[in-house]
Formats: sequence, C-alpha cells, structure tokens
Amino acid sequence: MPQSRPYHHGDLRAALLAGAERTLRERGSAALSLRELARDTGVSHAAPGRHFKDKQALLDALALSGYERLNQALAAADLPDATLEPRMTALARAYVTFAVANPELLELMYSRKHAPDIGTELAAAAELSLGSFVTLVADAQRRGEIVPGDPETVTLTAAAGVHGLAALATNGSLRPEAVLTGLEHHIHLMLYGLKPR
Amino acid sequence: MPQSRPYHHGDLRAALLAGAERTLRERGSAALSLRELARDTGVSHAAPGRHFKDKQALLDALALSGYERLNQALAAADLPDATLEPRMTALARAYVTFAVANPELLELMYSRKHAPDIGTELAAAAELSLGSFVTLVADAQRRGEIVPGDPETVTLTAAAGVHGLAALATNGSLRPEAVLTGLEHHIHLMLYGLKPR
DNA sequence: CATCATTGTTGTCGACGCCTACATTGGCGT
DNA sequence: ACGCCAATGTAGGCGTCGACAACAATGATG
Repeated sequence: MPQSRPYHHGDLRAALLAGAERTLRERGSAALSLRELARDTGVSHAAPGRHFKDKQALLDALALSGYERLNQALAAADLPDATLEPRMTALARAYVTFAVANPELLELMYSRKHAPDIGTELAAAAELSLGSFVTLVADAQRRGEIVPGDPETVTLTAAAGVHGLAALATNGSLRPEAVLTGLEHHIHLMLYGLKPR
Repeated sequence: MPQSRPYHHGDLRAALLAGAERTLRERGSAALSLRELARDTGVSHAAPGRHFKDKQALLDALALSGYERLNQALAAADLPDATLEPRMTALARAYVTFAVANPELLELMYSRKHAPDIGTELAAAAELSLGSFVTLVADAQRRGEIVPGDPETVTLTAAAGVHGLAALATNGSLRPEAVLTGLEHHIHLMLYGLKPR
C-alpha cells in the first residue's frame, strides 16, 4: 500500500512546516535537515526548494508562525477589563506557558539570525506580542494603577521580567512547573517591587 | 614569509577557541565550520579533532569560557559594601554590557543544546553567575533593604528582570544604548515596583 | 484544446563533520 | 644518551548536506 502519491502533493508547504516543527521540537533547530525533511514528507530532496528558497527561509517561516500562535495565545488570555495584577498575571502565564511548551521554537523566534527582508515581517509580529503588554500598561496608567511615565519604558521593565522568567524556565536554570506555580508571587514582586513598603 | 610553522602548533586549542569566537561574533554560531576554522588557523582539517571531540564540544568550550568571563565581569563590578540599589545597578550594568558586547556568545551560553556531561560543568558556571545576585539579595535581606522570603524566589525575580533586559537589548527589540542609559530607571522600577507608592 | 506557470524529480557540485590510518614530535624512564 | 610512547598533527575517504540546473508532470487559463 505504498499508494503512490499524486504528482502534486496538495499542500506540501504546510506539510513541510509541520514536519519541520516536529523535528525542531524533538531535536532542535540545528538538527533540521531539508533533505531529511523531504524524505520524511515523501517528496524528493529538492521539492522543499519550491516553497522555501533556502533553509533560512524555512526557519523564518517557522518563527513567523510561532509569533502568530504566541500572539493568538496572548490575545486569548488577555483580560481587558481586569485590574492590573490579575491581568498581568494572566498575560504572563500565557507567555510562560507558551515558552515552556515550545522552548526550541521560542529560541528560534528570538534568535538573531533572520534575513533582513523577512526581518521586517518578523519584527512586526514580535512588536505585536509586546503590544499586549503595552496596552495593558497604558490602560493601567489611565486608571492610575501604575506609575506614570513613558509607557514604553514601563512596559519594557514588565516585559523584560516576564521574558526573563520564561527564559530561565526554558533553559534549565529553573524547573518550569516551579515558575508556573510561583507566577503569582513573581508578578506580585514585580508590581510591588523588591523594597519593603 | 609563509614561515612554515613547526609541526606542533604550541597552543592550538587556544588558537582554535580564539578563531571560533571571532567567527561566532562576526557570523554567528551556525556559520562556524571546523574545516574553515582549521584552514584559518593554518592546520589540517582534522587537527581540531585532537582538541575537541566534535563540533558541539567546541561550542561547549566556547560557552564555558563565556561564563568564566561573565562571572569575572560580575565579580569585578560588584560593590559588596554598597546598598541595594547602587549594587544592583552595578551588577545589572555589567551583565547587560557583557550581553551587548557578546550577543552571539550569550545566545550560545543560553542555548539549550549541550552535552549532558559538560552540562554539569556549564550548569555550575551558570549558577555562579546567578550567585552574584543571590548574595546581593541575601545581603540586602540581612539589612532589611528588601522584602523577606525565600531568597531564591526573590533573586529569581531580579535575575529574570536583568536577563530579560539583556535579551531585549541583544535581539534587536531595543536599542542597546537605550537599555544601558535607561538602566538606572529600570532598576529603580524593579526595586520599587510598578505600583505607585 | 493548446499553452504555460507551478510544482515536483533527477542529477550534480562543493563543503562539511567525522572516522581511520599514518607521520612527526617531544618528554620520560632507564 | 637513547629508545619508547603518548600527544599532536596530517592525509584520505565516507556519507550527508544545501544549493543549483535541467527536465517532467500537472492543471489552470485562454
């Protein structure tokens, strides 16, 4: 039942992305081989070239899809009407959860090596992720729940804290569950500061 | 003056590490090729194999040397007698400065793919970096300058903030100089929190 | 129904990582 | 002083990879 596939695959591009993400998750981005990917997908070794001009283009596409899913997760987790602390906690939980579930993908998304052209597209997607936190900060400032000042700066401090937590959770410095269960506490510390009141 | 080198290089291992780091800095870890490195160093393509069992071993050695220099920089920048805020600022500045000066190296150090055996050595070096912040927090708690509670947890929040800043500074989300000049402000926000007092 | 852009295949090239067999060297024990 | 040997470097080869070019099948469009 080798059931010879039709000459045209139908949706090879999506199949390649799916297979590539599987390998990425299981063995890391360095282990990704276009030829192996083609074999696993049942096409010739040059077929991927029709959909991705080179290996970097495939990685860029993976990163972009990662940002889309991350942004979706952040949007779904947002609590636009909640006050600062629960809202920040919800967003942070979504971010860290994504990071823990897709560590290699997140590493790829943050990796510094992307073509300059797709770079703009990726930068836009990345900015969108930050956007969730920007509006959170802006809303909170409007309600006086948060220190005044340049929203960008304040957002940056918050985003850095969340991203740093995710990074430490995914690179083995920290047990991921510990980060997730202790998240409320961490967010509380972030919001109220390390100095005693 | 091709001055044929003596058969034995003298310190090939160090020369390889230096050359590798140069390539890492200029073209990223993916562009690192053992054969090219051997050519640039003027030895045969198999010579590196005498000092690094495979490519990953070379990368591990690079990461380890990175941790050593980072720890040295942190130790040199520490102000053991200063109060919390200036001390934290000094450490954070050293960390972010290192990150901005060695972005690819830091990415390699944080990358998730290291052999399990060297992994222990790397983990120890990484823990040493965190150590600077741990003692900072412990000292501050002793003086009552900081919230009480599990020092690990408190340290984690602080370290995550600093590392997150460094990550955002190196991956292009942020202009590195902006992070460095705004560091005092960010640290202040971290210590005093985002909520108004 | 002819045409042709799209998509997949085959074949090839140079470079790479890694392995094995061999050559040179310098240090160590006698 | 000298012979042995571990350490270090060399030469060659194997299988795989990414990229490219030339060719084949397909199906949409007129």
